[in-house]
Amino acid sequence: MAEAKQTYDPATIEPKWQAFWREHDVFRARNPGDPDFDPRQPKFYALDMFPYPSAAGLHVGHPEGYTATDIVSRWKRAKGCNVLHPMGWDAFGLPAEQYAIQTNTHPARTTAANIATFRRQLQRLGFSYDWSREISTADPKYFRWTQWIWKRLYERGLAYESNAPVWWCEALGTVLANDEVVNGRSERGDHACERRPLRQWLLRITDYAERLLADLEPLEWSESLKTMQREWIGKSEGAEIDFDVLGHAGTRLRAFTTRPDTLFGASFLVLAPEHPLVAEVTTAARRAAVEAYQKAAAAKSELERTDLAKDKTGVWTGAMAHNPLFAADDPRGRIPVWIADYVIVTYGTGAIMAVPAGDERDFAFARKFGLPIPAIFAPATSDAEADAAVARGERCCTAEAPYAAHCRTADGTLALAGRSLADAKRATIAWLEARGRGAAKVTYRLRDWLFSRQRYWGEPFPVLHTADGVDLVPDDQLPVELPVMDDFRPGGTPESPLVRAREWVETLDARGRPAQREVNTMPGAAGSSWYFLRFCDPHNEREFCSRAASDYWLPVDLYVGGTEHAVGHLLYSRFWTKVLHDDGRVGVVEPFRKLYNQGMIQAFAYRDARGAIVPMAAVKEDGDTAVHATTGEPLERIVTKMSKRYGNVVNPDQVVDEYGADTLRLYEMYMGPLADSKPWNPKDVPGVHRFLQRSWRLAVPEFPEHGPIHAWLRADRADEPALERALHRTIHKVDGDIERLAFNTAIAAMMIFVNEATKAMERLSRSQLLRFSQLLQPFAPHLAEELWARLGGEGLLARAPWPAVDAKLLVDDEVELAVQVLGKVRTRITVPADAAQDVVLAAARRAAAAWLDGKTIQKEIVVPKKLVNFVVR
RNA sequence: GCCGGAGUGGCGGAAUCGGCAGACGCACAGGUUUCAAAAACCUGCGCCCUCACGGGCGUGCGGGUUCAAGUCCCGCCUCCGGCACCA
Repeated sequence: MAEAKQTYDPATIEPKWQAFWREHDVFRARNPGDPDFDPRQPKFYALDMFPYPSAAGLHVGHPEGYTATDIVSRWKRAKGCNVLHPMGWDAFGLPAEQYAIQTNTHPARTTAANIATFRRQLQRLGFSYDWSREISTADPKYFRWTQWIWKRLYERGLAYESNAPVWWCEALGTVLANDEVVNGRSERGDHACERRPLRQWLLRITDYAERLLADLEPLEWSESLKTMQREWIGKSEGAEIDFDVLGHAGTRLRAFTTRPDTLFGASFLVLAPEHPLVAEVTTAARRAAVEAYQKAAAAKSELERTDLAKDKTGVWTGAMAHNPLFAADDPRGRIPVWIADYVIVTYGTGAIMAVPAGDERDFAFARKFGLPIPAIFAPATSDAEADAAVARGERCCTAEAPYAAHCRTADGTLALAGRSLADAKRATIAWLEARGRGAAKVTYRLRDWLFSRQRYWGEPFPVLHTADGVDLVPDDQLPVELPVMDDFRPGGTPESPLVRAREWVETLDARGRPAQREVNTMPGAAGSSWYFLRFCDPHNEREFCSRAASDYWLPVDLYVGGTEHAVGHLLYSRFWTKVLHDDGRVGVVEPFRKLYNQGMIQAFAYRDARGAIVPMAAVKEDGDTAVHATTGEPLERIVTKMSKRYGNVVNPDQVVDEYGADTLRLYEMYMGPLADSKPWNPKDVPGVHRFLQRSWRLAVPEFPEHGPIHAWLRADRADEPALERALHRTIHKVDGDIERLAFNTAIAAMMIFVNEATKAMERLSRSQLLRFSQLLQPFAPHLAEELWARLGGEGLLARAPWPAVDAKLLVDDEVELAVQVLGKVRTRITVPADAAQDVVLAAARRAAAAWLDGKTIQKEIVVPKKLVNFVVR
């Protein structure tokens, strides 16, 4: 044994090609105006949801979407596109700050270290990112423009200050985010928390609700995602109706309803406990009860008020109101005014007209408190018993139903009997409008975006507070950088730790007068709401992104990421894009043309008889079964998410160390459809690795003395026809599969080709292997590049065009058909591909004679190139 | 409760427009090679009956449409995701 074998060794070839690509600037995207820009090329913008660089490093979930976009990017380049495929860091945020508090290190330092780890890990995977466009949201050169965009929002009247409630935890001395509070107690330490109003910045995203809804329609997003956004925006059409409060001349309560047609059945009003008119209308006798109820409601979170509190609660204010449909002296028109926490102050007008006969919630409330349930429907369905109950006011009816005869005003100007639901709504609104008692109204569930945090590690607002009010920092003085602090712990008040940076806070305005800097910082979603724009023009020091660059690159052609951003990030980015469009700074109104959600990569875990998950360290696996390592108890295998606690987290670095980046990429794509959640199975990884080894061996001899490639590949030879057909079929299949993001089946097709080629290895030509390398390149770029180089391919494979398909080679001369009798496959025939129908039938009859014997053929069905079916009796 | 998505061999999955269910990979079994092992290569592999030939059953469950259903329709069950007193 003299020399080492030339086996497939990713540890050697992967770093080699990564360095080569970097040194030759292979993946640099050209902007219009750049020296090598080619205007004839179509553009393609492939974007990943950029990661938050956590201390834990890259997770195998990250490279799933990243590999998908990388495959598409490399394929689009091969197809002649100018591809923008960038990567960056969503670097501001709470975890870095928490970590900083625990370890007493500055978040800027930990963030920089985490970014370095993420970058190193990503670069090991051979992604074709244009690293010259790398950005970080925490970089002053970046957040300068986040602040600048915020100023445009402010100037357009879309940013405002308001007192909004925040979670304050006395014991921890800090403000907490919604997801840090569970049932009114802090997640950390389980301390009591309360809602406190605090001055906050908000963005008027509600002004864009209708456009955010309407512009969703043409986007290539999954229906489920569009539905989630639609429901989040929550458009409802209805009416606002004014009710006079008896004994309070001039005070009217305005209620929003989607069912103005049920106004005849309104038997009480309900205000949210926080409604501003509660104090005014409450009578002296009821004041104590009302205030006690308000206090109790304030202590509850919104979750408790909705999810947990199914049982209706409420108190009467002592006030009476008047239903405008009835005459002043009609007792039916006198209705009590209650407060109850099932009415939410931030939705609609914070007040409802309660119609127990037509609304389940109002019905339950009326039943509980003995309030009247005036019947308004006379239904006639197949369920006579239910109909009678509705007519008696003993049952609630939310479906469309005929109106009772008494649904009419005394003067007959409004009568609903005989009208459809839509018609009755229209008629009621028209009647109210004519009398100045109400109007049609559209309401959205979407609320304004709470756009400030009482935290250190975020973008400072470019805002000064002076004696005259809010003053903006001039554009030429941006960015407003964070002060250097060595203690950013919460300070025992709900305010941001920035208040302690006295020298930073106390400053002068443009005219030299004393001013205080805004101490709130922007939320994590600020920087991520426009990063796709900065990628188009990342080094521009005069603009956030030149109009020429965004006009060229936008919209993003393919955006891949997890569903967790279905409403937040995607809605905010759409909003900012529209605002920048309205400001004339961006051409498009929608940033992401096609969006695809990858599934979650899960892992196996083992559960004992009690259902508790046993950490992997205590599990002994043996083939198909597993037992507890110490007790020997048999365990059940389940699929769940990866978690440190279960010890089932897969580290991509380890996979790369053992098998190489190409194997990791390939396995992640081979596991199953991109959109599905699927478990990581370590036993399956060697399968795709073997495929890469087999591909390698098609070109490279085992022993170096036989040269860098097999002898038969060095001579120019004609392509073997069967292999040539197989190759063309594979190219065609892989091409179509990448287009529809079906990477798992594309890989299967390449495996089939390699299996066939292995069996006829010495008949394979150099040209065929070169073209196979081109196919493999998007998936396993390092191996493919190495094969290409060894085979003497021209230039770099990363820049080579996609191989051509000859349509003539996709069709076979002969085809095999299934022959069915009564739908069951009985036998098969082989016929020329272009055989006439009667020839096929004759052959099929002959082949199926045994099953047709003694039967009468009633029908013969021929599906060309598929099957023949005889229907017999 | 409402709205999505899914359910296919021992496992991950394939079947793109109603046309041969189980491609491809894993696991498993047998074989070749080897002093041996690993690796590699070859063969088999849905379930049941059968020495075999062959046959029956089979895509969560129950019905239906069709020459033909994993795919379409109706009614259920289970799992996953989202929303949840939004008037």
